[in-house]
Amino acid sequence: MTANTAALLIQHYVDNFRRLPWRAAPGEPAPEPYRVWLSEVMLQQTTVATVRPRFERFVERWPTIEALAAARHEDVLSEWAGLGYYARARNLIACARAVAERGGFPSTSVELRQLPGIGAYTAAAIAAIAFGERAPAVDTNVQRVIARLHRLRHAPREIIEPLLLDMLPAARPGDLIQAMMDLGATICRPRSPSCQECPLRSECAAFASGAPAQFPAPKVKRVRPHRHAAAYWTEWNGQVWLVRRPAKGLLGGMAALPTSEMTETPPRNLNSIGVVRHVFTHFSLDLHIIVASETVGDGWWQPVAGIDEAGLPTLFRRAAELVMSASERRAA
DNA sequence: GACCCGTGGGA
DNA sequence: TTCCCAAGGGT
Repeated sequence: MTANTAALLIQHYVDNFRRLPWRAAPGEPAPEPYRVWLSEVMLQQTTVATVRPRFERFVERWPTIEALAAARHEDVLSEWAGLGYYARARNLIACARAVAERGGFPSTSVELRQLPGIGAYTAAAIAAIAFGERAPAVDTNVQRVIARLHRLRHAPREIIEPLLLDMLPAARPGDLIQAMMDLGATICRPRSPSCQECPLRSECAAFASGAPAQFPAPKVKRVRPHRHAAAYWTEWNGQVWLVRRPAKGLLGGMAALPTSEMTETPPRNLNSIGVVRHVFTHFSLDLHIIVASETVGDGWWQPVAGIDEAGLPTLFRRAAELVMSASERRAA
C-alpha cells in the first residue's frame, strides 16, 4: 500500500507543481542548503503567502550564509520585523554564525539537529530536501495526512515517523515530503478536506470511514487571558523615542516604544490617546498609548518619517499608526 | 509535558 | 465577531 501511495502522491506533486522561490522542481538540482534552511525557519508556523515576499527580500539582502553571518544583529531583527516568533531570528543569527564558522552546513539530519533553531522537523526537512537523506520530516501537514491515511485519532510523532519513513523513496525523498505538505495545504485540509480531488482517496482509511475531518482529533484549546499595558510616545524635533526590548521573552530584542508593566486590569486615570488591541499566542493585550513629555529608559531618537526603517514589530507599528493618524486629525 | 513565543487570513 | 491554525523550537 505504501509504495503505491507514495507513487500517487509524487505524480500529483509533479502534475500540480507550485514553483516557490526556495523550491526546485522535480528533476532540477536540489536547492542550496542556505535557501532551504532559511525558508524552513521562516515557514515555521507561518503561511507561504506571508513568507514568500519576505524570503525574497531576505536573500537579496544576504545572498549567502557568510553574508548573513556577518550581518549586524539589529539589521537581521529589523528585517524579520512583522514575521513574529522573534526567537527564530535570534536563533537564525546564531545558526548562521555557527555554520559559517564550520565552513558550511552539515549534511545529515543528526548534525543539523544540533544547530540553534533547528528542531526535529526542520533538521529532517533540510536533510531530505537539500541533501537527499531519507529523513522523516513530520510537520502538521504530514502528521494530518498520514493520520488520515491510517485513520488515527491520536498521531504522535513516534507513530507518524516510521509510517512516513516507509513511504520515502531513496531518490529525492524531499519531493515526497513537499508533496505531502502541499496535499495537506490544498486538499487534505484540517477542516472540510476536498477528498473528491484527492489522489490518495482510494488509499485513505479516514475517507473510507465517511468522516475524514475527524482524524486526527482536534487539539484542546486553552483560554487566552486579556491584559493591559501602557506605551509611551515621546516626540521631539520630528523624532520619537524608541528602546530595544530585553533579549529574551515577548518581542525579545526588538525595537519598541517604552512600555509599562502588564496588568490584568485597565490602568486607571490614564490620559491615553487611544488603544491598540493585539492578540498574541497566549494572551491578548490592550496597549494604551500615552503621549509623554520625557523619555523613558535607554534608547534613541528615531525620525518619525523613517519609522518604517526602525523594524518595529506589529504591535508597535500599529501604535505608531494610531499616533500619526491622531496627529493628522488634529492638524486638519 | 506544559508553557512560552506573533501574526495574518480564511471560514 | 469569533475561532481556527499555519513547513515548530526552546526551556
